[in-house]
Amino acid sequence: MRDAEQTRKNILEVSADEIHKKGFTATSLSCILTRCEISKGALYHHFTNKMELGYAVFEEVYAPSFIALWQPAVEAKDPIQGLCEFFTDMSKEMTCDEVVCGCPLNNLCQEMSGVDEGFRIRILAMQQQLNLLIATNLSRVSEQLKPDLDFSQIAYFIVSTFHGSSSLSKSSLNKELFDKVIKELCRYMQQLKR
Amino acid sequence: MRDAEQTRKNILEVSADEIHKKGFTATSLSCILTRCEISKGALYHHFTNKMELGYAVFEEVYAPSFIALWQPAVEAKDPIQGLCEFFTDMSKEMTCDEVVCGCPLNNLCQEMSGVDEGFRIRILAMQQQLNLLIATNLSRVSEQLKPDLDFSQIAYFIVSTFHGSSSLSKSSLNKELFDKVIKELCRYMQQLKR
DNA sequence: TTTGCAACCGACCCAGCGGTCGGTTAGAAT
DNA sequence: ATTCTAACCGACCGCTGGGTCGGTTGCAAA
Repeated sequence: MRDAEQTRKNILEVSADEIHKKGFTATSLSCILTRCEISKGALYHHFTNKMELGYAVFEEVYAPSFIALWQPAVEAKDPIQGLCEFFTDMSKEMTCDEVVCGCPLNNLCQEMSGVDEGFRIRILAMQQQLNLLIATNLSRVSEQLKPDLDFSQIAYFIVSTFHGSSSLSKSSLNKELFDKVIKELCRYMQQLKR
Repeated sequence: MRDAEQTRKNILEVSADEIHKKGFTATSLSCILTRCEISKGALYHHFTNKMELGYAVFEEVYAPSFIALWQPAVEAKDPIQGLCEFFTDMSKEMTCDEVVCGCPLNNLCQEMSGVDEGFRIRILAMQQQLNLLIATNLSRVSEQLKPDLDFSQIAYFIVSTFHGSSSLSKSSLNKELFDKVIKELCRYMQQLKR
């Protein structure tokens, strides 16, 4: 039986995986077709072109899982503790390959922000949403933190460091550097408390 | 008059610029040829293939300027002050385009580390060299810093944050976020002092 | 003046890419 | 049983990429 919805979903998931591993440009449609065991006609029945496929992957795969990943950590009773555990769990449980692969959002940001406006806008919106999420939850417990902190600035700082660390790991092919930076990041975050 | 050395140098510089702006894969030889006003034969007379051209750009353009950029900052009497001024000067003097363009080394790391071993090794060596440079200069003034600090860890942290911040800026097309993260980075570094 | 070679030229090749389109098929509706 | 259409097929197209190669040219040494 033919199930259009299932076909579409499968294309999205395979594409998400390929784009995560190879980047958007380096991901070829033929590779996706092979893995999905469908024809080019099927793909173009569901998506108008490669760009639109990329946008759909972003909106329907990356964005939801991105929020689902950060939200619980930052909405914990103690967001700083939540983030520390979030990061350290990550460096414990992730395989080397996963670390080296990096965050899909950050990868796309690096590759596509300067090339395609559609990607840029979506990525920007996602970053702003994440920043707001972290900043508001920090201000939620501001009485436990040192005075005169700029929560938005701190939120951007945390995310920058996190993304920078996975970038760093790509050349060393192991988690060591990632772990080191995460450790220092946790030390930094704990220092925010009064 | 034909000047082989000049031709080669010109190719390297134009390539370095193109690769910095578009990335290695997206940089086409034909574009380089047009800008250099030479033929494909000339290019392949000086470089065996695109990869080798990329390696040459890395070793003869990026690496030297990279060291020349960081070394003075970190070898100042007070390396923490030196780095703070280095970063703040950067966010002051750089144009939006330059910020958005990012660090050539970090860009290549993101794009090529997982794809080509030759690039990976060169980038890794560069990162280790930079880390050593920062760490040894921090330990040089360790008596002015808080006790029990891991200088290598801190050095990786600083570089991660810096690279992460320029990555962040790519989607917003302005320096605002870059400035914010740099401000917080300086605040963090000053806190290292006793 | 001749010779020799590094420096350079550019037409050509092939592989792979994203994208098109006329045709086929499954299965629900009538 | 027939009809209709969403779902899917795959041969084909144009284009651009990196790379090749036989030929040309400038210049310096002999």
